[in-house]
Amino acid sequence: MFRFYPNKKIENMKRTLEDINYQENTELLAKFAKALGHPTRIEILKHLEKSTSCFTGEIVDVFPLAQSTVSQHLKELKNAGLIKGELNPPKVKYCIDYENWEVAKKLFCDFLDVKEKKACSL
Amino acid sequence: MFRFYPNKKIENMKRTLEDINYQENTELLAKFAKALGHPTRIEILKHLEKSTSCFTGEIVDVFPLAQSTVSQHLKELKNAGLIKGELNPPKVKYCIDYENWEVAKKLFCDFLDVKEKKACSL
DNA sequence: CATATTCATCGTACATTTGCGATATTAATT
DNA sequence: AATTAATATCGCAAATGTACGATGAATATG
Repeated sequence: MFRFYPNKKIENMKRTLEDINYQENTELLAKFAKALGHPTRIEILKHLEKSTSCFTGEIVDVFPLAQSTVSQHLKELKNAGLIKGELNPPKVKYCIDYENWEVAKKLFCDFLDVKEKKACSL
Repeated sequence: MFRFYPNKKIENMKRTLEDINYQENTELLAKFAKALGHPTRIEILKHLEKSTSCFTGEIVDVFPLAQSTVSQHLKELKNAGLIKGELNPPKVKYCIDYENWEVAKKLFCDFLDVKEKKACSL
């Protein structure tokens, strides 16, 4: 909900992210985008798109990064809901979470697909 | 270019982002996604989508954020190529950069639109 | 010329992210 | 019970991000 603050000066204005009421879906879209905002995570997802599913180890071998680093990227993708992991001890098999993937796709497409090209003066 | 590192141990492995050779377009996609990875920036863009173009001041008034903070978000969107600004002293008029917007749209759509849903065991 | 307006940039504080090695965890295997 | 294997998590360091107020720059106005 866009609120307007024409005469700001809202008590020193110290605020954190949580204080702002964003439009519906804005935070979800930002969350997905943030998870995609690192090239390693993009390539992890590309790899999973090609491979159906992967054990962590296979993904680790693809990148010149420490195992702990890759594991952390996987964690962030999982937290964003873009992948899921199945315990398969001692391995873990990851694959894309297609349910949330569809949600992300819809959000991005709706957002990016500006209906009519506004005549932009620039 | 996916390279494989089956027996890691690449000399202490200290590296920065720049050292890795990512697949084509991966870095560009990540750059766009990173710029979209903050709810305020999403809403700035939504606002510009609705408004054709805006002076900085109009955008500032929409958020309970300091003018300098909004200005910084605008800078990041500009650096990512998603918006452009026209000097109109003492004002600056911003609008979406539709040329790059199309590039971003194509990248996101290609990336998100997994051709065949892989049978994911999870 | 002085002032006001609009915006960007600087400096600062704090939080988050990214990377690593080391350690903990979990369950098969000896 | 001890060992091995595959991962996750911890702790740390460095870099980056987010926010603010203050200041600077550029132009229009009095």
